[in-house]
Amino acid sequence: MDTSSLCLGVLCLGEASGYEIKKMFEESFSHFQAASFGSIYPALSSLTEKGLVTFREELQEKRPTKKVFSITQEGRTQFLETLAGTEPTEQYRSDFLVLMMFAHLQPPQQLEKTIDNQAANIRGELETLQGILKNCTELTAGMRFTIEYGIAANQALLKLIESRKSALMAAIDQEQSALKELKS
Amino acid sequence: MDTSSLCLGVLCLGEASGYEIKKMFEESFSHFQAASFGSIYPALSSLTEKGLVTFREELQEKRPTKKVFSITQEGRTQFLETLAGTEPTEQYRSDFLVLMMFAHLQPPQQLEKTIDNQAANIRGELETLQGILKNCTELTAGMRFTIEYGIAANQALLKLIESRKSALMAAIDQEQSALKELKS
DNA sequence: ACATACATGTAAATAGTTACATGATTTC
DNA sequence: GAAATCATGTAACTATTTACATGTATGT
Repeated sequence: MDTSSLCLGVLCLGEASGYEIKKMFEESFSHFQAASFGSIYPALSSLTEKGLVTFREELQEKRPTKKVFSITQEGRTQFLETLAGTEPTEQYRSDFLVLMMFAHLQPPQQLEKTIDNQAANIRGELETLQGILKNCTELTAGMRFTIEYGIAANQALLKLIESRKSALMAAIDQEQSALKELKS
Repeated sequence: MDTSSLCLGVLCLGEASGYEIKKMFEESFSHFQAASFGSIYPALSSLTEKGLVTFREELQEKRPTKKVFSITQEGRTQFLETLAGTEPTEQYRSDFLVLMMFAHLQPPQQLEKTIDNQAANIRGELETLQGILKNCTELTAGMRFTIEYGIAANQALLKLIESRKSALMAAIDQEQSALKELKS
């Protein structure tokens, strides 16, 4: 889904500035969607032109003026249509798995570092998600589901890494020594 | 990781044409990397210019001439450096989870369809991955790991969907009727 | 008849990210 | 003194996908 629609979605939950939308992306969407200022600000401009959102300017002392955006009725309608018309595609891109795919070409220590690092990252993500579940009380059922989805996947992956790591390392060692013997 | 490096990686496993590289992407990488002809062919041209791969032309009866690419020593060295220098970033983009995030804005039947569809897709992916594990005997340990990784994640997600679906649907129904009462 | 597999390649269009520009305030 | 937070915005760059162009053979 493109940044424009995602902004519309966030504004369905309440008014917000571009900066705040970015923060919400990071807090609530970051494990399955991303957007940067470079795409959010232009999106909000074009949504304003189309009449799907409006904004008021909020003057602040010692801070730049804030543009607080609200979704219009047309914007709401449009977003519901987008939801109805979106086929739920999924894409997963992992350089970690590329590294594992070519494990047999790498020094074992390097590989072990990569694996341990991946496990640490997953643990971190898991803690973040569990923290959200604990601390945020007013989540809708749908939002809670997206968090649980992330937790389920990460728990399974962490378990897999922990249970398979030593066997994988041993197998790689074998493959590499077999390769060396072949050469000599 | 970019298409060029990925092509280099595939060619580390043996010589291949652009068409065959695409097929290998689909068969072995598709659950964590993607590439189309529009990026593979230009990548192979530029790799050839840089001397990282070479090709011979294989004339075929009743088929266009095939360019069979092989990796050079420099190509191999370069790919090992790429592997060493790649930080294993991961990105997951899911429109399914966006749809779940805004579940409270959608008609329950529409939502249920989305969920059932997602479950079916996961089951399909799971079967594909398990098929690879069964049928492909000569996988390296690293390759087997990437498949097991996909299986672990998908099994966990399917289990989650199956166990949480009815509760989610019920909660959404409640949220929506609460909203309607508020309006009236 | 139509889709799929085989086979290579280009060009336009897409959709972003990264880095820059600007600048006060607060926290480490 | 450096980094992070707040706040908006632009422009160049990157890397891709999609669609097109071309053509045979085989399967449905």
